[in-house]
Amino acid sequence: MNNPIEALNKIFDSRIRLGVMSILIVNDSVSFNELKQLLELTDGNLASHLNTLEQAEYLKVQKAFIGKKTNTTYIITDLGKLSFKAHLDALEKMIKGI
Amino acid sequence: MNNPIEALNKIFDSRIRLGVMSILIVNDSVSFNELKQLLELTDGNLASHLNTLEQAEYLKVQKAFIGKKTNTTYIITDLGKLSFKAHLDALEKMIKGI
DNA sequence: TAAAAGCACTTTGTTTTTCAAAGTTAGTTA
DNA sequence: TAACTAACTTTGAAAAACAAAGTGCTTTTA
Repeated sequence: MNNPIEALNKIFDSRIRLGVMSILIVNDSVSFNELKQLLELTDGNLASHLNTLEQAEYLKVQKAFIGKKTNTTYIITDLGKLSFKAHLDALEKMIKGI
Repeated sequence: MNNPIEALNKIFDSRIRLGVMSILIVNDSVSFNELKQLLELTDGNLASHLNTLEQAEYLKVQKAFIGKKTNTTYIITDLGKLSFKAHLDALEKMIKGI
C-alpha cells in the first residue's frame, strides 16, 4: 500500500475553500456577497481564502457593472474543476482503501 | 440554502487525520509504526495527530505485549466511526449541493 | 447635500495549527 | 555495553486562520 494522503490537495484541507469550490462548481458565477452569506464568514476571512484559490488559479475574478454599481463575481477555472475533481477522487480512493 | 460547511467536522480538516481514520476504519488495529510508514510522517507529527484524535475519543490506544516487547496499536471507537461517516456524508451532500 | 450604508477588499495583529527536531524511557539485539 | 527500535514528549519555529478595523468608491436616505 502506498501513502494514501499524498494525492490529496493541500489547498483543499480547508473546509472554507472546499465550500467555495463546491459552490462554484455548480454555479456559473457567484458574487462575493453571496459567498459571504452562504458560508457565514467575515469579509477578511473570505477574501483571504478567495485569494488563495485565485493564486492557485482555481478561480478567477470578474468585475462587472450592474448599472453604475460594481459587482464582483467569482468563476471557477478549468484547472479549478480538474483539481477539485482530482481531490475528490483521491478522497474517495483513500476512503474505499483502493 | 443553508451553510454547506457547518456540518463538516473541524477535526477532519487535516488530511493526516483523515488518512489515519480511513486506515483505522478498515483495519481493526494498526500500530504506530505502520501508520508512520504508511503516512510517511515523523514520530512527533504522527503522535500529535493521534493525540488530537484520542482527545476527541475517535480512537483508543491499546498497549499490548508481543512476547516481552510492548506493542502499541490504535483502534477506532464507535464515536470515531460515527463522526467520520457523518463527516463524509456532509462532504458528499455539500459537493452534490443537497 | 450631508450622512449613513453597502461592496469588496487590504492591513494589522493575535491565536491556532502544523511540523520537524531533539530529547526521553524502556526494552532488544549484536 | 553500545547501538538500535518503539513510542512517545517537549520545544520552538513557521505557517495558516481569523476577527476587527481601515480604505475607497458608490449609492441610498434623511
